[in-house]
Amino acid sequence: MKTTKLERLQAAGWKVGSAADFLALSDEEAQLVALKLSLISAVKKSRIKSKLSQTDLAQRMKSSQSRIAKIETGDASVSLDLIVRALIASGAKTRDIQAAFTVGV
Amino acid sequence: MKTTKLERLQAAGWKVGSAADFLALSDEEAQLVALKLSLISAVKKSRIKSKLSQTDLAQRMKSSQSRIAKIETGDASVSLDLIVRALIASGAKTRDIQAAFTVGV
DNA sequence: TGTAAATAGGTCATACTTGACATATATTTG
DNA sequence: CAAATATATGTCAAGTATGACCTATTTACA
Repeated sequence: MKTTKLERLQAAGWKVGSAADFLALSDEEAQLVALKLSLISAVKKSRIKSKLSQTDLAQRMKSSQSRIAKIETGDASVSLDLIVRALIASGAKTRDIQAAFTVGV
Repeated sequence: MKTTKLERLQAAGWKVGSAADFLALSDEEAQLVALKLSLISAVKKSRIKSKLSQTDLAQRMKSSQSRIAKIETGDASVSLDLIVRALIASGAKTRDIQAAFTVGV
């Protein structure tokens, strides 16, 4: 049996995929990023509208001020779960949430 | 200084909050759960519509069949991130995603 | 019915996300 | 300007989600 370059790369820990795979993945990844950005913006809008400081919102949802700041600045460590929880806790109406999910129609 | 019952409970590791806090939190939690359920249902619909098996979808998004099954059965270990990634990878259109986010209007 | 394909569910090491905390940097307000 | 008040950034131990793997169960269908 011959050992291909692919196998050697994989053995070395490289993630290997076809160009199509890569393009498809990056496209889906881009969609997710766009969604997150939209939600992040909605969180800030909703929080301000509700006249809440980051500390206030943090208390409401039993989180911390620093985490709210990280949400709003798009920190990589923040999950979609947390973003949506913040959006809900900030008092966003269903309509606002739905609107936030409408990205680049 | 006197040690109150509250302080003793907290010292013992109890999560303590007002009834209002509890109700507000559980309400927000309920909204999040409803949202997840709606998205889960959308994932399955979209996957079937695209004629993909759980294994197919898993490959598309570099996940595993078991995790797709866990998504669709509402396993507690599944994050909103993963659900939305599955929804996107299954080929759901923006309109479908938006619709899934419209819960109990 | 048999059997192959699809889905469900358990376990685990690894990787990621979390609140908390400390502290830096705006931003507002007196 | 100063001094609150609000927001941003870095770090970390503890908690949580992940893909991989394996096996059970269900479903499709000849």
